Amino acid sequence: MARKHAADISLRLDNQLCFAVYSTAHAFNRVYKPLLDRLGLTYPQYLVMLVLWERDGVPVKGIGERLFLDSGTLTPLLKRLEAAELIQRTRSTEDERQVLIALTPKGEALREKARAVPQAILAASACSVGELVAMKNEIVALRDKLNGVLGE
Amino acid sequence: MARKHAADISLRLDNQLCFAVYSTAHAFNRVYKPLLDRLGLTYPQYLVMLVLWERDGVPVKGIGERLFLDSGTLTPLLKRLEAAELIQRTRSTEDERQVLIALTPKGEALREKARAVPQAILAASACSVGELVAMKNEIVALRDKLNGVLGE
DNA sequence: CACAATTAGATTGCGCACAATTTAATTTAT
DNA sequence: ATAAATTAAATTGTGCGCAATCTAATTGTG
Repeated sequence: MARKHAADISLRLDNQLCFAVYSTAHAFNRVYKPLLDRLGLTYPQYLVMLVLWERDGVPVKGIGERLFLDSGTLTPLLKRLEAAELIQRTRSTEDERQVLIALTPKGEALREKARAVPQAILAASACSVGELVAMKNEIVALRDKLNGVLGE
Repeated sequence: MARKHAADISLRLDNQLCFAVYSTAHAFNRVYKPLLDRLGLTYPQYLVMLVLWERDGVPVKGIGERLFLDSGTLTPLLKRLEAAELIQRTRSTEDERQVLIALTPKGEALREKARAVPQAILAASACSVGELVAMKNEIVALRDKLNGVLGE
């Protein structure tokens, strides 16, 4: 009886943190959507652009390591960004296995428009910068612990 | 110059919290995967089962409100759970627009197997229960603020 | 040098997630 | 009581996210 009840609480508690993260990710996505629509980007596409705005000419693998995504996700996404003329995909001559991703002028220019996004998100979060940074650090620490478990 | 630099920091900062949440959700998913494979469930299916284990005979809408999901996501997911004989979908006689979701004996029984999941997750998180609860509360508060913005 | 192992990316298939639309049932306002 | 508005699910189409598999290039080893 007590055992069963305890197990139920445990099932719920477990649910809470992961579900909290999962549902917050979706909530974020919904807030981002109208902002990113103006840029013609999805959220994962926006992430790729952020990586490229920081450093250009990166191989697919490099982007994947930053974003925790593999080629199964990135290849079609990058093809869409290429079709939108925001990036260019070129085989590396140095190592022909690699495909290097470079920004086009259009992709570079989009950065200016993107500057409006963070401000809107900050406002929507209704938190101070300090709070957001603190929360970010906690969540990243949790993420790294979880990813650590996966590497055994 | 200073303006451009500040904007870059801002772009990065924005990236951080949302990306932290986004990437942590995926990290969680990867940790859950082998555990849920044993139950024959995906993570969203597991969430639906958690809702049903708490309360049975709920309409699709009710599940959607708990999980922030709509019928576009739930209808096919529930059909898969029905095909797996974990749930039963029946039109409500009271209100024929609604489809009520009830656990089958098999779905009810799966709850016992599911009890192993939370413990494994707790261990993988390498955090104390207190830390997890605190983080959960912060994240839920953020989620609710974000969702609040969406309702204007 | 040759051959096995590794690596980068592409491809296929499945299951979300969500916008937009459709259908049918119920509620409300007239 | 009937028409209009609302509501619940289902459906369609697009884009991730990831496992599994495949191809081609590179690296490591004997």
